[in-house]
Amino acid sequence: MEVNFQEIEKKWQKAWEEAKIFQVREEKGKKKFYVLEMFPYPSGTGLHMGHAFNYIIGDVYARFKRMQGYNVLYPMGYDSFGLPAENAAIKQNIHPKEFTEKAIENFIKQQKSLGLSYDWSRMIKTHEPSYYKWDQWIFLQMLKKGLVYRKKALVNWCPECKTALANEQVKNGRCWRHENTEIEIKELEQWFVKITDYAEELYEDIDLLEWPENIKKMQKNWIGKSHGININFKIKGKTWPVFTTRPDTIYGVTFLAISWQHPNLFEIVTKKQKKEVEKFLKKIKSTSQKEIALMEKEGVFTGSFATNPLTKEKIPVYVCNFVLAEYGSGIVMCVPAHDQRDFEFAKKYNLPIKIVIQPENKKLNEKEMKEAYTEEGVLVDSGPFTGLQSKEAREKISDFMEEKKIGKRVVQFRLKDWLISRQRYWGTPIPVIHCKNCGIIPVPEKELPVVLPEKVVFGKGNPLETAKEWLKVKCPKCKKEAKRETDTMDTFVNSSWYFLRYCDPKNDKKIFDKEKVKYWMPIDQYIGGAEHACAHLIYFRFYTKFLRDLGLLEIDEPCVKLFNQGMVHKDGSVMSKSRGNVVLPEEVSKKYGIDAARLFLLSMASPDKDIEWTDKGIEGSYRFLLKVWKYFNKVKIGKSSARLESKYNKTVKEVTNDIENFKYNIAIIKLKELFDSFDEEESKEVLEGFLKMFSVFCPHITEELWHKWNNTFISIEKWPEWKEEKINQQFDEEEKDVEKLIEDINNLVWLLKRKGKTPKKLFVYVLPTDKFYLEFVEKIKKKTNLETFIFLTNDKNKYDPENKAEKAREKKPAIYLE
RNA sequence: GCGGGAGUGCCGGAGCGGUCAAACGGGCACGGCUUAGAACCGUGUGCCUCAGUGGCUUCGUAGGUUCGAAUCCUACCUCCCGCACCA
Repeated sequence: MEVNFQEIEKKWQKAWEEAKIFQVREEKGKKKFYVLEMFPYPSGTGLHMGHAFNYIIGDVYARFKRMQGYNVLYPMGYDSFGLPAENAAIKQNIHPKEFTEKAIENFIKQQKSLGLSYDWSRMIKTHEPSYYKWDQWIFLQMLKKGLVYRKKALVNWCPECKTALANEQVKNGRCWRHENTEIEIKELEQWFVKITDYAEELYEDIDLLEWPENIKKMQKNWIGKSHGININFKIKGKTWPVFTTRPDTIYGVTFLAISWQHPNLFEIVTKKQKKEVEKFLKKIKSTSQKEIALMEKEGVFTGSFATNPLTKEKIPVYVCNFVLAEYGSGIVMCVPAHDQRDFEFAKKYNLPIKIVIQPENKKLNEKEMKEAYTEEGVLVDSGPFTGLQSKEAREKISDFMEEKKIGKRVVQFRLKDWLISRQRYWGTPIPVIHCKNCGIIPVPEKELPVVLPEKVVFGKGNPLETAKEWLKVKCPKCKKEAKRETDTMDTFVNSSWYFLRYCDPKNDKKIFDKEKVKYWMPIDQYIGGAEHACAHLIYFRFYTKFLRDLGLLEIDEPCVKLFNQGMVHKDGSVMSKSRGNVVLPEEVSKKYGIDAARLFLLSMASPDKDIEWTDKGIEGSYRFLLKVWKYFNKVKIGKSSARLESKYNKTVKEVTNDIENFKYNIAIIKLKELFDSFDEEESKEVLEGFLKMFSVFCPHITEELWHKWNNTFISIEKWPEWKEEKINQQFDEEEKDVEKLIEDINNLVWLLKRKGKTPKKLFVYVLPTDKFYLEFVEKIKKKTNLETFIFLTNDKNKYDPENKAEKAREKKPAIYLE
């Protein structure tokens, strides 16, 4: 290596840190910009290029905005509570705290070596009591408002994690942390956060966000809003509401289906059918969650009949495996003719199929139907509603039922309350006390934080149960002996408000200073992976809205703009420790320097796309850096041509725009093109402007080169501005004409060579109106490797033995070779 | 099944109505430099043609809109990613 890039990197990283140039504080007159990457869980294995990519994308943006004159908040911290640390602790016999702190130390070291421009003074670690104290405080506020509650419910249980999970942590019937572990459904008493109270707002406000469309869609689907009506069916003299979005099919209902998990199922099961139903339940319970979803639709008659409130018909009620207990009312009205599931079920159990909606263009017939007709149409056999369009009928029938008080329009959400209690150690203790006399009593705010005890035994059950001293506590109400809650909070709680704490990370009096948060929030640019679409990215919106309602925030949404970066692949699959295809930044750095790695990662493709890491590829970036290095070490500062100035200004304009829109790859290409057209002498403005723009991608080498002429930091220099009047479109066109000419010349040379002639001299004849070609003698010479002469066609003294000059046309010079 | 995205040269990947045989990088070939190699520099890299600056065929497949399409529309195929019995 001709240049010791590693040395340069270290030197500037240290200098930046010592000069504290990336530290910020609120400045009234200065426009702020908050750039944030989703903070990492500090895994024991450290970070590889895949992780690095994420931070580098953010760093470029932060540097760019900073140079543009914004007061940029760009912090980093660690989401340091979580199961992996606890599991590692058990495996390696090391305390989770020690394990985590070591991992964090390693992360910091690695991140610093990437040249990231964080304000490290604001670092937060969620496992520290100074942070999780406020998790507990928020919990208590929610408790006060009735937003957290304890309930016995059917919950997702991961036998591997040995804890309950939130719905968002179940992927395809399996645990989000254990791809091969099937979730069990258990009935347990757990703590829930009533996120559903905010479902409407969470759903509707998605439209206000400038987020990638797919993420917005995923959230909308997850929250799942649907309009419908609860219709009252009478079963055994009692009223049971049944939710449907299709009241227009009410005349086609031939049976009801109740979920096998319905809490009040046995109220409607008759004595005669009890055995049968129990047998059925036993069978489903022995089937795994995933298989139930794939299972054929099955059910058993409950023995009861329901009365259709409109038709007064008696219809049988079945208990079924395909009805969800947690959605709607857990009972559905079944219209086999117009719902595929109902159709399949009816076919299997020989239940009647009754058509009440006919399509416009053909006529359905019960006997010939192969599948349900679920589209719109005209109502038939529907009493007074016959003949209406189904869409219209939905409204009319709903109106009618509301009038008669047999139904009520409702909005249903798919989103469920957030189960936040975990039966594990390494998390925020839930700040409540169980008292035999008083029940569940919140820990008084002034006693926060409830510090996680360090002396516990791992391996069996919840380790907190072994912290005997810690468990014992006086009931705050009756002062008698009581017991602490041993459940801890889901780690997603910690990450739901960390972005607020960055605004005031050391406050020990309050969760944060309202004014400081007001200054920095919202996050102007958030960067992270799409995998958080339905968990973190919903939770942090929910927290924001809740804290707003507490009067602590004045914003409705935590972040307006979100960017999803692509994944880094290697050898065809996503880079990951478990696949064993990781590339470590420190190793790349040793060989090529971290600037080359940054440049390569960002020039490969648009940063929102997946990219493939190749060792060859980075060599290309490295070569370019060497070229830049050499050039700047010998360039003379002087004047630039009008042509170059035009190109420079155009580049500034375009690169500014490209970076703003995350088209880093395009920006880099344009910078490379600008660099390629540099001469041995260029103006200071141009050279410095290039370095400044390039510095957001390769901060170390540019900082070093900058210091040849300056003693300020390029990292906080002012972003170059372009002068529109210097951009001359014609120069571009002329350049293209010259390229074309060179192509023609080379084509000719190739032809001649095929005929055994090797030309040495080149004569070009241009029309007097195309004078600009004369300026390119050197370029043409270089690109053709021929001794080059350019004449104007009206030049009396031109050398032209074959009268080629006659052939010259506008923008098509004549060529003679010999 | 539903939703989102993508299919471009040997490869990665730009382009998203004309300036496109297609940026930039990688690979490969040739030439220069060199004792030789590495590095570096230049050229070429769809096909044909030619002392020329021209023709033909290409951007998943098939149609369509247009004076004009890789770019717009329609259908289909393939791939990736989410959600998945939500009534």
